[in-house]
Amino acid sequence: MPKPTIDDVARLAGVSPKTVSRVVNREPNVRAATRERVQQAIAELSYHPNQFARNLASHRSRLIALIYDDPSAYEVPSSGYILRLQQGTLKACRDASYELLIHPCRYNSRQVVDELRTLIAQVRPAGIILAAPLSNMPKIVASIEASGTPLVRLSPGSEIPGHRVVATNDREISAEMTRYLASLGHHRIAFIKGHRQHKAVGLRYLGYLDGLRGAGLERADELVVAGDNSVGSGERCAEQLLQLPHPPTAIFAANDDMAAGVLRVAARNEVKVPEELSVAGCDDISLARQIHPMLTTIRQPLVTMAERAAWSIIDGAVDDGPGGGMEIVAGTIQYRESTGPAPD
Amino acid sequence: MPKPTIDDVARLAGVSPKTVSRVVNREPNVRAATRERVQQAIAELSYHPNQFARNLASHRSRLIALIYDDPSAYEVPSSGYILRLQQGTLKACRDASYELLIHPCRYNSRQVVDELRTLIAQVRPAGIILAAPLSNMPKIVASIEASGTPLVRLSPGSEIPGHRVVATNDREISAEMTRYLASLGHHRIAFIKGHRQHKAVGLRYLGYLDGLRGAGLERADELVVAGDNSVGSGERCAEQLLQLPHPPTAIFAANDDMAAGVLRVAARNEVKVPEELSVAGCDDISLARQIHPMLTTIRQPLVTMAERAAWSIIDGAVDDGPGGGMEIVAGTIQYRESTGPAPD
DNA sequence: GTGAAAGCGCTAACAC
DNA sequence: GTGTTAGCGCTTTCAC
Repeated sequence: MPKPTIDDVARLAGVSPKTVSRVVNREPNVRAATRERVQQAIAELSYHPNQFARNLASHRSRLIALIYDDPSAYEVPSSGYILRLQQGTLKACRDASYELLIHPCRYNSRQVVDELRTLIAQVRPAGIILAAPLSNMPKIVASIEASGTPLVRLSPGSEIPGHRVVATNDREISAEMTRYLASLGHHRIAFIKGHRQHKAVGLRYLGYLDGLRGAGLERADELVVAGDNSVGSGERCAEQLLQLPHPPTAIFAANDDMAAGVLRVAARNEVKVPEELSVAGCDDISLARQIHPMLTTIRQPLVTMAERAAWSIIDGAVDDGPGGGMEIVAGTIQYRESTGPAPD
Repeated sequence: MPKPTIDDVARLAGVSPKTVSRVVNREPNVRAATRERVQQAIAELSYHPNQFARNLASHRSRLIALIYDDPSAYEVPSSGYILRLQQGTLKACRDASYELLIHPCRYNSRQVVDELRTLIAQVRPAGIILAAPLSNMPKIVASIEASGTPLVRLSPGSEIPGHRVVATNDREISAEMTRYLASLGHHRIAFIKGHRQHKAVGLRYLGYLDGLRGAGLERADELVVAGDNSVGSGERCAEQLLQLPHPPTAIFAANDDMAAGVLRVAARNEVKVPEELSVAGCDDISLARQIHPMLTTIRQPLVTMAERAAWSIIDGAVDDGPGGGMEIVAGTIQYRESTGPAPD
């Protein structure tokens, strides 16, 4: 037997197809009794609206596209970030009966813009969630905006008036971490900067400087080194820092992967953590609790951020939304095993 | 200006809409000259076919749904597995200009079947890739089959005639790992079993037994313990094994997360790896190379498996495919730092 | 090889 | 509150 259509339901309930449509879409202006009858008919036929027809008629889908930097482009992908992004988006999707489409792409590839244009033309998602560092690349943002698809950007370093953004308090919380390390007696606190294109990660460096200042400490040039967010770069930076004539007693890395690299170098060189060296990270990826010692880090509320972004799209689809504004979700420090009092 | 439709292209090229459709869909029976003219018109208008209309008319979409056990249900999700699954599927999708929809769900939830039914009714994906352990749950498999959606199962423990399956040589390669450990002089090789529902992981235990036999070693009851695939369970199992009056000199875990748990316990108890204890895992998740010492493990060709599964759907969509058969992608042992000669 | 006609199953816009 | 009419932009079927 063929799948029941809206007409079958309408016939059974003794109403017009449009009324069934109203019930299915939870529109107002339907008498309770009518609604009831329609719902019964729907249940009886176990009717599921055909999304294809819905999409075609309404020019929109119930798909959210999550776009992020393609991890397969790197040797050791940073998996926690992506998974938590997905997790938050999925949570909202489940509750709103949307589905999630994922589309990683290389931020530096020549064809990103074309690729996204095609994606939008083909799928017409209800909205796009764009993760950092893609979220602060003007060309990419502009091309999505041009298509008219609702866009929410995650942790971009900079705001654009009228654009929706969900971010965290990167700078403030990084300052707090730095002050915490200082309060443990550390005077030489090193910082490993992240990916240059990732502006939000750049804010962490500013937070580090704020924290240093707040603790009455001087910034030392040789204690600030730059990685690229990968574990490998964390290792290289750590080696450089530990070979200094006057090495740091604490290293604060702009993300957990790099902090994990620091820990690996410490283990190789038999530098005890946290007795001889304190290490702190950022993000609280699951790796942070899987390594030994467990990493003190900043829990970036990525899951919540992604969830808020998805809701912003879902809600926007209903009332054509605010279209602008910035939402801040605060991060928190997770005090664990990799930090302790400075050695004498 | 409104988006160009197939009619616009047809008018510009001086052909009928149907001919344009043929060109777009790479159907035969179009003269080269006509095809050329149509393609020019398409380029000129920068025409993109509207998927919604296509879907509605053809009753199918260019979406592949990847379904796996919901990691957010666990404390410490095993991220590598999922990410590699996605990576392989995405690769095929990119090449075939399909898009990927992800839909994790809890394998033991009451509503899985309903949830999947709804997903299928709403999205009508071109096909579904079902990962282990969901791939060997009869109810779930049956409900997808009933919908008529092409299904490819990944690493199910058991075959069903006429169903498409992509698997790896779990049993053979686990036997090889066991023989390798034996060849290093280990006589007491422990095994940590995985998730009971995950049949492919169960095959690894059989491989362990094969390997023991192949090396002329006896199976000892106290050396076989059961975890649940999580890091935490690996820790619990390791503690149990190391407290044995006559502890093992090698521990082979049915997955990397549990092996990582073993490594953590060893570090805490200052048991040197690999000098005093050899540890081997399965899967080669990215964590395996991030921890210290780097884990000797079996590289499960998950990325390739997922890619093959996706192609099977994509190709099947063209010629209504074979509809059955099993494809085996072989795993390989990654020899790294966590295994070494048995202590005297 | 190519085209004409007839939907796919729903929603938008409006009438009642 | 509810129904009517007219598409949405393709593909299908079948005729030529």
